[in-house]
Amino acid sequence: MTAAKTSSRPGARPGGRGRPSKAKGLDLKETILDAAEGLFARHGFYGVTTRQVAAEAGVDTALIHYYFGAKRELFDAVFLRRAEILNQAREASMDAYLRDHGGAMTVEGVIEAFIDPLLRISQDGGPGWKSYFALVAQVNNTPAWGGETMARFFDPVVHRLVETLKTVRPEAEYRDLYWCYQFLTGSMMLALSETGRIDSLSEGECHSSDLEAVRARLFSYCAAGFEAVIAKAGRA
Amino acid sequence: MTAAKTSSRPGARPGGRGRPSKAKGLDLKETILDAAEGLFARHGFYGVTTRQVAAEAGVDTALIHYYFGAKRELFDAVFLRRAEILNQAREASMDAYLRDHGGAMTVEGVIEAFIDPLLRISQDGGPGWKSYFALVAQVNNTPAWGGETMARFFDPVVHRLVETLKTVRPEAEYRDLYWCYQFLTGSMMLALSETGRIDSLSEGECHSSDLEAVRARLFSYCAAGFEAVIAKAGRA
DNA sequence: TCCATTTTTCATCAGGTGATGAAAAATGCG
DNA sequence: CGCATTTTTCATCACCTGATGAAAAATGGA
Repeated sequence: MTAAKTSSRPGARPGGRGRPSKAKGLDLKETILDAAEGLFARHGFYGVTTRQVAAEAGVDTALIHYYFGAKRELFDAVFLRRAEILNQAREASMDAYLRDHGGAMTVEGVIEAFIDPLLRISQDGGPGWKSYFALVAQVNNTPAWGGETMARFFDPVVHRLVETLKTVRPEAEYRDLYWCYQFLTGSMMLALSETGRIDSLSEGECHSSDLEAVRARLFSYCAAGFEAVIAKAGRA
Repeated sequence: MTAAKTSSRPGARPGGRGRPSKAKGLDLKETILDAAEGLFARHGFYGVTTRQVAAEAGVDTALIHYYFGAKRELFDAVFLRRAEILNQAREASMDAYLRDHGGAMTVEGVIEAFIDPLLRISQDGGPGWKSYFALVAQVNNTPAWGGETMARFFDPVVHRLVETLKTVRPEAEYRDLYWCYQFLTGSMMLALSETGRIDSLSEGECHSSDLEAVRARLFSYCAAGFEAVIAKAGRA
């Protein structure tokens, strides 16, 4: 018989049940969120079961419902946790750009201020962020309920981007700016989600994880795209 | 009692079981594929049950397994059905461009020859194609098994695009071309999947379904992006 | 120490999942 | 018609799903 058991009931775990300190309760919540984040990012909302999340977190299934309620609420908690941080980082980045280059703004500068915080966070923010971006990319491509979710969390900062660009290029039509943003966000999300597709496609020449390579190209790529579309509309 | 019943067994349907003509068998297979395509596009592979597909197609659940086997095989059949058509259309488009403008190719021309067939098919090919593109966009963002699926079906034509662009701009590095393709495909897939996000974001100014608006902007946007990245690499 | 509070575990529910085998019905060929 | 073949239906299996309520265990303040 196992000596570590604290109870005589068969099947009782030595790890112990009971009330941990408040700090450990928070850690456990975070552990569950981390596990859920990774699994949801890989397999999507419907591709993951609460039991898988519990197993990955090393926790009883019922504990997930105790802390988060229904499965969908758990997903929202995962999504929400980092969305706030993301928005703050972006707003701060655009604040800084306006402060430092408000007198001589360029399209590329504004776009860099909009995208770079995400690249930086993905590189330096810790491992959970890679999963999170893959998750957001997936939500972004979920027709059924992805659009409203994205809009609810990210519309404000996007509107700020468009308005700032309108300031830099007053002759540009909003139509063109919105379409160009659509193109930009498709490129950006695919780059951030690091699907590994470019690795096999380029036969080892490029790597999804090489966000420095993205940084060296994406800003000028998008900026040139914006300028071309605006110029073409002005000519027509 | 219902007079239409052809059998005395309780619960037997008047619609009739039995062996239809071979033509009807094919039609039924297509009906199932159509239903599966729409549902998978909306909710993803795990978000759809075989029973839902059967109900949508107006067919018994067991019939799906009779025709397609396991659920994943049904998904592959959905994916495969139009992938072939897509690749042929793209190859033909690039053949035509090479034939007509082989002497004076431009980056924008090559890109247009690569993207335009998809836009055209989505507009004129029938309603199933919209679902299909949403499906492909979703697979493209599925880390677990999306990459290999995309590679298996679409790598050849992408390599042809890259090689053709290398011919047009011999000074360009492959690295840059692959990264730019990554950006291009992110924009293109998001536009083709018509998520409706731009509709609410632009407050009615733009519409996802307006592929003519995409056509008017995406080619020059991407071409300018490629040129900018190539030029920047050449300068560095 | 003792007890109210909080956390964790256990057992279980009602319903849904993909899948299968056998029976039934429709078909076309001879 | 009679019959082999194919398609469609039915009934069901073994298992998994999200979720819940009650019991058990750990905790901290009195």
